[in-house]
Amino acid sequence: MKPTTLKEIAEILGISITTVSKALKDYPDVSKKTKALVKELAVTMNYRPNSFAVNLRTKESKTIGLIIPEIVHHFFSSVIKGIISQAEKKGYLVIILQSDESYDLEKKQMELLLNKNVDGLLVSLANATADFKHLTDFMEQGKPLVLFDKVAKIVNCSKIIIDDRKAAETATQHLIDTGCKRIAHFRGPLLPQNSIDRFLGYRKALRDNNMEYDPSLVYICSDMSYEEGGDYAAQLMKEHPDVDGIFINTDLVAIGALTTLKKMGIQIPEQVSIVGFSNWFMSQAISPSLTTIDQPGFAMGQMAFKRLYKEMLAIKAKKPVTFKIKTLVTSLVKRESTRES
Amino acid sequence: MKPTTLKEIAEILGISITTVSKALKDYPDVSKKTKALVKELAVTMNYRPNSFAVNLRTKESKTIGLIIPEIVHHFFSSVIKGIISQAEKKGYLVIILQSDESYDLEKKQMELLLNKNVDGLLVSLANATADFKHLTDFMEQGKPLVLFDKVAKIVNCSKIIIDDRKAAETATQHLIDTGCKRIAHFRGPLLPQNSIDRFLGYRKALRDNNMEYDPSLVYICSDMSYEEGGDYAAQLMKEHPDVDGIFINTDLVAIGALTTLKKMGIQIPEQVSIVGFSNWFMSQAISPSLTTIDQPGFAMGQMAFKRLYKEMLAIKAKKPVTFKIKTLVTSLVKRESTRES
DNA sequence: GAAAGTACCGAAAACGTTTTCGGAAAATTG
DNA sequence: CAATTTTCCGAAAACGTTTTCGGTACTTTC
Repeated sequence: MKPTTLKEIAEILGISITTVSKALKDYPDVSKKTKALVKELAVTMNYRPNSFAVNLRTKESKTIGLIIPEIVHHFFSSVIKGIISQAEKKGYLVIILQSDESYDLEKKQMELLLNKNVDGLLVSLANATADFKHLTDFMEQGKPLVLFDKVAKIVNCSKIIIDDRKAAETATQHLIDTGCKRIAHFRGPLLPQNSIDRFLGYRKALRDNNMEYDPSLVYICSDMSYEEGGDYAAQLMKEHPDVDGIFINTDLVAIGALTTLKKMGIQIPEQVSIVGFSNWFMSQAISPSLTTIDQPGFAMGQMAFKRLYKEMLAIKAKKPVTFKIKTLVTSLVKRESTRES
Repeated sequence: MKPTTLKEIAEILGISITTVSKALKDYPDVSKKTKALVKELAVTMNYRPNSFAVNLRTKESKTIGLIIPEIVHHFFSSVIKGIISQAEKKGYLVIILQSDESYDLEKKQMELLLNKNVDGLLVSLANATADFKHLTDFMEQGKPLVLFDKVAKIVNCSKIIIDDRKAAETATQHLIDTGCKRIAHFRGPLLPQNSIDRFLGYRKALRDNNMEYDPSLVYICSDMSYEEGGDYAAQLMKEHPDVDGIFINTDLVAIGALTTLKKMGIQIPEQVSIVGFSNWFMSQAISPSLTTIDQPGFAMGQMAFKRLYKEMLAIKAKKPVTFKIKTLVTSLVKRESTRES
């Protein structure tokens, strides 16, 4: 019941704690004989180092924090999986907290993680986050921070992102290439960089093709829900019956829109084409299946940890850390919700 | 950069470390004056207790472990969210590890968590787990373990489950009530209790309605994937064209089957009715929408932590812990993949 | 056979906190 | 004013580990 300590092993063997500790860690100044003795007794007594004491001594927790806006989400759960798989390989464990898209919560969660003495932090920003002092504060503690997916350009740290603007441009261009003449956009909230970038990509594609950019065709989603997609789709058809294509910020909203349009008897993609964003699992199972942008969540999680790990090593070795911005490639996945080109 | 310690505060104020510590924790034997002084300096110096030292002293990590078979899964991510939300309220953080349905990995992850000195453990068993020594070993360390969703009847600990058997019976009965005469079942792997129970519920419903139980109508899924659902659906139609209803172990497989059947030109629910299990988000968005059993993941996560918390408190207070088995209610969600009754 | 080197071991400090216990000073009591 | 109580503070131990620094004892070298 009580865990074994170095002291107990030392007493049984009649040697010092120091020697036991060194034997277990294969120090060169311990004889093979005592090493063997110690190691054997350690396994029979089921010795495991007290992590609290090790942490205190080494000032490391071998733990990192992860803050994401929402756990129940295909993209983010893929990211989580990527992070955990990579972290485990390097002997790190991951503590996950959720910001619920709230700035205050995000700040509070960071405080918690700081108190827990995590060795590093991975964050995807909340939609509501417009102030970044909590991020710089964290870095001032001498601990690395890596932002991913929803990042702040202004914050000086490493980032793992996709080129949202270019991806959105590709998505919109695909609508244009398949014959759409009047294209609407359901965008995300105003603050987050990626919803801004996706909007900019949409607008750029229109302009590059000499198509009129009409602000009344842009609908701003607030909670990015399935229901919201349906509501805006209905509203759009009422206000702009001439629309024949929609580029939608995220698959969940797109599927809501698609479902509602189908119920309204609108032919997809013949009357209205739809392109989503993210390529959740669901978009291939829906009917018609959804053309979308593939966003590599698992790889993003892996990259984010790898980058954090490098910076943790650098800090430990007291070397200067350089910040890197890694952009992952996305791809257009053509399916049934858009026409053949 | 260097964090403030009690010692530093003590030296500046010219008092002892003891008094500083006690002042911050509002011990009654410290004067109001010194308390105020200490607290003020603590905030201006941005003092935060070194968690490593606190852990070592109190022998608590205020952290729990969570092991699940797969993170990228609607049900499990809901559970995670429920656990984290509840844990945070009580000041606990959660470390998540994944077993990938492998027994060896599950065991290894438990070892890791044990080494990290988590205060308690929440586990949903891997499909491959047939031996439970690692679970009892963990409990012998004097730390509480709560099993949820995929549990082992034989292990003596608290469990949060649903009545899989009854739910499956309800699902099958619904197929019968809506006129199905020959009902197939796509079951999960052989080992896990819940896939056994769902199978038993299916069989019981048939027997109670004097319908023949035909083992050749039961297909065993191994990886429970979307593709597997499609493959078995095609195979089923070839081998048993007379089947007019399928009860499927989980929504993902059900949606695979449903999609394939649709492509084969089979009318759902007119020719073949389908009932799934879990009620992921997706099942309402698909067309036809999927009749399924609602499995309350978020609530299950909350309950699991609450139970674990109670046992952690009991152990801390050196009181005897009693094990409880809590069964959450499920409900049949009728949608378009089954006929009107 | 003395000097130098090597192999092995342990004392002790340190990490930062919590908590027990005793004691000094001040306030209260009769 | 002596005796008692109350108020406030601090010394010290403890949690279990890691690592530096010396110090023996033994071996090698010329």
